[in-house]
Amino acid sequence: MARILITSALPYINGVKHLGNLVGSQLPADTFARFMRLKNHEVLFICATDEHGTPAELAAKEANTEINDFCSSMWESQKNLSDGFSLSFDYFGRSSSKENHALTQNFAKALHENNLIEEVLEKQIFSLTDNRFLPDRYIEGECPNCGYDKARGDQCEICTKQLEPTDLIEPRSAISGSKNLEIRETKHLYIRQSLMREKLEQWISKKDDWPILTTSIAKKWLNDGEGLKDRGITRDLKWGIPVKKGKDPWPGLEGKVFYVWFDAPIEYIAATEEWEKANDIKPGTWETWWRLDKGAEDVRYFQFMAKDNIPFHTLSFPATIMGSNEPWKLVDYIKGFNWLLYEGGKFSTSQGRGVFMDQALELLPSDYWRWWLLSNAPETSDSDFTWESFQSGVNKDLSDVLGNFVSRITKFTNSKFGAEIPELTKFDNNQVIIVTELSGKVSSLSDHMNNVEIRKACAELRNIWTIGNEYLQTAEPWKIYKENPIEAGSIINFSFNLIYLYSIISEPFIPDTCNRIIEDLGFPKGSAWPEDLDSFLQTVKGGQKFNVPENLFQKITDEERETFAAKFSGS
RNA sequence: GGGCGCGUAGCUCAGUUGGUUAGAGCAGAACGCUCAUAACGUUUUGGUCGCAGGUUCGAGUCCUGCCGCGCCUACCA
Repeated sequence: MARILITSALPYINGVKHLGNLVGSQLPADTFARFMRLKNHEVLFICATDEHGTPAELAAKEANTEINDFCSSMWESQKNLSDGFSLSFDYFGRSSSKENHALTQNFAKALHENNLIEEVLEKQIFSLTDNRFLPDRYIEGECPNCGYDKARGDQCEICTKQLEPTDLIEPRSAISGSKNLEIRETKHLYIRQSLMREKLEQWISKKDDWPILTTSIAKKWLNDGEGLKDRGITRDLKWGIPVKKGKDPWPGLEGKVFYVWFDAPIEYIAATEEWEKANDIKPGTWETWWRLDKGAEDVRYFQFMAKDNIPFHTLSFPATIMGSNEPWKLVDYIKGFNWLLYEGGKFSTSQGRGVFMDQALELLPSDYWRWWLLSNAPETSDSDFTWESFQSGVNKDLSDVLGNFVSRITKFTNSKFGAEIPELTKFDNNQVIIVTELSGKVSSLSDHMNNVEIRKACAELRNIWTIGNEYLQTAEPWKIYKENPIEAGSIINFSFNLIYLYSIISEPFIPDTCNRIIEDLGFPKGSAWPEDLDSFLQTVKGGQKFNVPENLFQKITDEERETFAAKFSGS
């Protein structure tokens, strides 16, 4: 038994997330967490909302609510949606928690004491109309390069030229449109990552088992241009964690807050504290997960995220941890994902293009989405959600292969023997062959999960489901029954045990369905991952009553598919 | 511009340190079964592994060049 710490990238607070966000971090993290729990490891699975920053402030303003209320209600909504998708977080926290305030301020203090914080006086654009400093991308104007009139202060979308806000012709606020802007001096804190370049590079160079995507992004940042650059970790905002040295004020930076990308990863740690308090767990337990001097030596820590988050998790957050010179736990494995596309293009919140988490659950149960998303996870490259692929994946894999297997057995049994599982009277050669075949595949499934290879795991799981149908075809209980009902019953008993096996090993992928099978068929609850199939496949005994379940999965018809496709195509 | 990744059957992809006849799912075809959501099973059609060179006894796999596609390039989070 090992101790496994798992964090999923924090979803940003400003709205409902789409399927791409889901498959890029939370969903595979959940599957991994569930698998590790089945393997009887001690698992702590943490997530939270990422609540700070300009977009949240503006979204709250848009909704005409106080930022606090806005975040609370969005947190509630995101929490409900993660429950809807059966994401098994041990705790779903908030980056605005008081625990995160304290930790973030302490990290800043430690970095400062280690001479890794620099105060930089810089010039920023201030909008008098909006009465706030504007981040570069919130300034619009004409591109000096190509003349596009909605170029942003960081980059022109049309000609892709990198810009400074001051390069723009006729700059205006993207929030109000006001041209009443001025350049003001403002002091900010920078983390001196450049000083930690060697250390980070050494650390990353040892991670040869990480996905190429993850290490190549990290190495690019380490070696690009003059190497790793220092990074501003404060902003001129109201909403956020006030800049302090621990509990003490930070002279010259009054009224400023830490940048979300400084405080968001720290929330992984803070959320663990929140978890401890919320569940009345023995004080100090959170530190056994995060402090090497307090028991975290044996923890293996996995992070899940989409590729946009990789630089922060491979460089900035490790720099914060290493730079603190305190014995915090560093990540052991970073699983990075590419993007999920929607019908060949990007998901778009503003254009309503693609399927969002709330809409998905209104259409179909979560397992349908989970299965397709996991079996098509964008691991090696971007992958594409199409309704055709979704329909085919759900109908073939879930309905025809798994659902129909359960259906044919339960219905046959019910009609011949009644709603009671018959006895296993002999373990014949057919069954021995199946056990051998399954043992290999279940252990391969397990290997794929240990390697965090989600697509391969799904493909293997599907193979395992298929074996059930192959077995029935070979054993032909419907034929045997006519001559020898007892022997047919024995075949049926074994088949029920196959369903039992499936309900356990498929749980990380389609938990709701698996729980339903266990419930309906009266299987023992709380089983661990089967290590010895020979004995495991004799777990379900004869005499057990069961309810014939309705079909586990409804097929998606062509008409439905077309309706869905039209509905979500965007404006 | 630079960096990274990808290019394998009609489609989506897997191919471990180079080693016989290149695999899976879907789609197509034939046959079988009739317990089942017309579901399932078996067999089968289909590939000069992007192109051109090179290394090697042997290259989908390694090297060089080229072509095509995608992603990233630091103030969105």
